[in-house]
Amino acid sequence: MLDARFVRENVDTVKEALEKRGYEFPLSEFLSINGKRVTLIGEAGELRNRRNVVSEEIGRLKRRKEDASAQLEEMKTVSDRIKALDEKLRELEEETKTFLMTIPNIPDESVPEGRDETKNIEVRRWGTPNTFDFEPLNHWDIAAALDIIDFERAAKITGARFALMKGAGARLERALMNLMLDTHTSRGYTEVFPPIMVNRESMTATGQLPKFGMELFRIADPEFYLIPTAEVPVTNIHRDEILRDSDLPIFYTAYTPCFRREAGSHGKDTRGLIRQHQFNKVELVKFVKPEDSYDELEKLTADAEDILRKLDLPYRVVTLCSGDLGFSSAKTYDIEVWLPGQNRYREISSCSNFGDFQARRAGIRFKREGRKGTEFVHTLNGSGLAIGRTLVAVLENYQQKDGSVVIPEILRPYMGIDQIRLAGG
RNA sequence: GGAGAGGUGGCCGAGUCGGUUGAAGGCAGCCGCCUGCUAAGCGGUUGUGGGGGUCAAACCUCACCCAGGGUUCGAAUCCCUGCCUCUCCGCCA
Repeated sequence: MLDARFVRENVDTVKEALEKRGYEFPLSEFLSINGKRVTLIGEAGELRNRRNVVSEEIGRLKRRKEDASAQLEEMKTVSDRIKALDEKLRELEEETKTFLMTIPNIPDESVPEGRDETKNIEVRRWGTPNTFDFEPLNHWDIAAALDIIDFERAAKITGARFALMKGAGARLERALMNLMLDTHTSRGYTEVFPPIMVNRESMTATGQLPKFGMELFRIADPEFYLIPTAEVPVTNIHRDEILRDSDLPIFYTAYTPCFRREAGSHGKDTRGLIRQHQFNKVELVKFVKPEDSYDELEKLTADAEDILRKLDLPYRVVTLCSGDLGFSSAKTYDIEVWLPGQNRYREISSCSNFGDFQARRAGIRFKREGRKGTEFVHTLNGSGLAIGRTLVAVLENYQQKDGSVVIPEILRPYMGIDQIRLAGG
């Protein structure tokens, strides 16, 4: 959420910045609503002041058993007027909030301008894609041959876009999870395992609601939501808190299952593990001081990349352009891993700096030692990494001519084997 | 699921039959003074958000005693609803 006063005082900047995202901000409407709101706050405040003063007087008179009927008479009308104003104010407050809640974040200056992903800018590449002396297979064909992922039975149990991991496949999923958590915790992230169902407030704080409810699985009674990413519960750890500056920065890493409706992606990635309703992910979340957030974004991205380097998987990093930016993000790097089966790079991590956007929604503030007042922290997060897609990358990059898959060096202690072989082999 | 108890400031903990309660008292913190050092002692001070005001402060004002409604001239105090915590019983892991 943007700051109402900031918007009011910097209308042109805001309008311009949002246009870069392709977002048309109905400015005059906002200003008129917000202007009315401010006027009413003043009026209601004065009336309340009057009420406080006179009520106190009534108390004094009554204690002395004197007549207070004149004051009581006056107060009746004052009270009614306060009620009427409050009613109007509540509506305007609501409108203002809805307005602000549905406005996306302002992109950072360093974000390239552009309409869509074709304007994203590659910032670096690491590793060289393997050259195979045979036609590399898709991961679902590899997995089928090895009997480690069963999509048909998963569809029977639940439906499309679910997977049943089996044997070495299930073990590989767990090995990747442990490698990621071990790596991140050794770099100063505190491991947490949060609730994976959250309430409406939490979803609103990180920006999924009110605008993107169609992406979420919802439990009707009580009203809970399955998380689409650990970003939601982990960022909400400090919702409505005032931290001390000595507490910052705070780094968390969390493994959680994630759930997404994938509404509107019918027909996309229908086969395989790439796009599932349920998938596992290890997430990185940071709470930092405003002046540090862009440095921390670089470091967070490097921490996510580190997993791919350890696995020796080729990847590239792109800066998302303004039009491709997520709703809450001020700047995002996508990390894309090389998939021989698709002969292209695919997103495996998205690392974002949200600035104070989420913190303002979530009420996450901090206080500087020896200074008055509070400031909003900056929040960041990134996948470190999406486990299913990492598993896909391992299968496709490490596949052998005989249909087996070599286990990357770093995973062998976790797997207990160095190769997944065909049943007959 | 059944029966109780409770949710007050950074923490502990008072709030009487509704009326100088933003909230006693204590602890912690901060600033002075005092002391050879430490400890003790003395005085003062210490929340958040909104609106106005200022170059910035000072300052003025409103709101906030879990949340949301209600009663009332006036509510931390009374009533309703919700959420959460705790204890006991039952049930399941």
